[in-house]
Amino acid sequence: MTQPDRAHHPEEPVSPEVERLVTDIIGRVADKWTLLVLEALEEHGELRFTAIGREVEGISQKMLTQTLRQMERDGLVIRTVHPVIPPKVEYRLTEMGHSLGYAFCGVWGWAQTNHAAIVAARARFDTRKAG
Amino acid sequence: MTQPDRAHHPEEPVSPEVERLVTDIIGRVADKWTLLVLEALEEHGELRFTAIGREVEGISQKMLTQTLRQMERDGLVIRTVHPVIPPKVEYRLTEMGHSLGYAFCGVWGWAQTNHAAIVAARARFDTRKAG
DNA sequence: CAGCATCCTAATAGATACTG
DNA sequence: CAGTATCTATTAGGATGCTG
Repeated sequence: MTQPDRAHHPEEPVSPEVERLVTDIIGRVADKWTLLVLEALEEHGELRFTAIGREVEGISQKMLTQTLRQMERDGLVIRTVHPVIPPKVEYRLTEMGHSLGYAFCGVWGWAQTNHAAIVAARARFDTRKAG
Repeated sequence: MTQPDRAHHPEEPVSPEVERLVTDIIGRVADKWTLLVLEALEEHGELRFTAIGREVEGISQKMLTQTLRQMERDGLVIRTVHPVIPPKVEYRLTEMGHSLGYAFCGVWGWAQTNHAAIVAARARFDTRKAG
């Protein structure tokens, strides 16, 4: 593992436009539903529309469609339509989709190890404000 | 039945509640402005309110306040008020804040190496839909 | 300087109904 | 089954004005 004592930017400095693009991409991709869909596809390999909906608890069909469409547009998933009746559409991650899941390991691990501390910090903050 | 062969979850399986909490935390923390503020503080160490606003180009004062307040509540930043006139308030990352920046290295790197591919994928998707 | 309060608009998300 | 379309409720966010 690299230990950059500074900078979570291991690479060289980038132009402001790229910087903004990169930040926007992260903001888009770090969306709650995208994360959960990514996780489901990472775990099961290939899933149909309804199956993803079952895996991602609480997602509305609208958000599922929207999320999948966005991920497809960004090149994170492949959408395969089987021309049968009833329709069968399967989704799987692209290489880039998989690499995103891998890249998120760090953040996922961070949230898992720190969620209790965060909840505690929130409680402290709230009582400090209230009391 | 679930065996994450490549798992972006290095840790053991967690309860659904924790899973949801963790996902919510990521969604919160991966917010565009939070990321940029994190970056600014990571780079400069300690900054005043207005200085952060200058670093984070395009942020409104309302969103800056809101973002900093949220980060403070979550235990990511320390807010130090110097009782002088005019007021001087300084912000710096906590240990947990720093570790978040470090955890994001992977995602940041992913976005930097893949942003061109994403833009290309979007273009392909859009022309496929239009043409 | 570092904010809070207020108003207002635009983007989002959910629920529901319908279709090839 | 895998969506689309539509309506509504909530939220996010910007602009502006004021204050210790």
